Amino acid sequence: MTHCTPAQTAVLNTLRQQNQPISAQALHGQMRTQQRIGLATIYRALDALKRLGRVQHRTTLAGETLYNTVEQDQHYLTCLHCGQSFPLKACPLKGLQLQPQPSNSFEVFYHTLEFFGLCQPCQVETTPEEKHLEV
Amino acid sequence: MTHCTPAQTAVLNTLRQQNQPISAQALHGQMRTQQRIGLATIYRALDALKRLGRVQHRTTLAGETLYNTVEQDQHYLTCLHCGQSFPLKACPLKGLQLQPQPSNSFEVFYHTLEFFGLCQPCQVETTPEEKHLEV
DNA sequence: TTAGAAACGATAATCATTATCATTTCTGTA
DNA sequence: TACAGAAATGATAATGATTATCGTTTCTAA
Repeated sequence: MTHCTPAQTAVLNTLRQQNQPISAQALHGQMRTQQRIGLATIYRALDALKRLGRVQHRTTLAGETLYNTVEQDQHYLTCLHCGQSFPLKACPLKGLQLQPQPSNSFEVFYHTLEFFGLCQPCQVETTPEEKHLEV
Repeated sequence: MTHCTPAQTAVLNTLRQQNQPISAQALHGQMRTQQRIGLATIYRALDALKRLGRVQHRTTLAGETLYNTVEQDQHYLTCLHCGQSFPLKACPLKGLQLQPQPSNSFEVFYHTLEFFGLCQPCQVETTPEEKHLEV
């Protein structure tokens, strides 16, 4: 049975302990208090875990890249005005029968889903004119 | 009626002409053949258009950031092994009644959806041991 | 027309990520 | 058990995408 490197295991376990997606740098900051580990190793491990389908990443509106395990997978509502993300309680796709696709032999491990729009407070702040633009 | 800046309009129109998501730099390379425009302006316009809900972006497995208009919105199957992305012909969420959410007053403009896994050729190349890991 | 604001282009600065390289650890074999 | 080659690691240099700065130009409204 193929197994992960020690660094990959450590990164995955640390990710599991988070209750929110976390950046690579924050992960490093947290892990280095427990053990001697280089930032490059974190990036290498994250990349490997991504390709293994164990870890996923997301880029926030502000451009920050955040990682979490696929088990912790959540979907979000993200407000385009204030940038806040609100996790969904359930996946709208759950139990949904997917239509046959171009490559219907594609083996799906997980998916990401994010809704963009305006949260309640920002709907109030945003005037109608700002919403519908002439281009 | 609020309107976009000339640069925003130009960026949006150039994006519309693409038949694939494109990087900021490639966009700049393409636009500067037609007009005098700085790279910083491209980034400024993309950021503004994102916040206006007109443009979305996606980070590939390889880490490249690609932009497209929301009208051109597509969903993808992405292979974790070879990194290729295959656009879906239709959105599985289409016509789906969304369950009420924590903030059910959230106003949704658009959403992104991406499936990750293995494409047919890579399923063959990838041995079973590689798929299920001991951690 | 004209002052102030907004947008712009050029480019310097920043900073997340990747590449490099010397060292350490692992693996399998004699 | 000893050892050679491979893989993994940490430190850090290099890269490159993005952002900040700033002087100039264009727009807006009085």
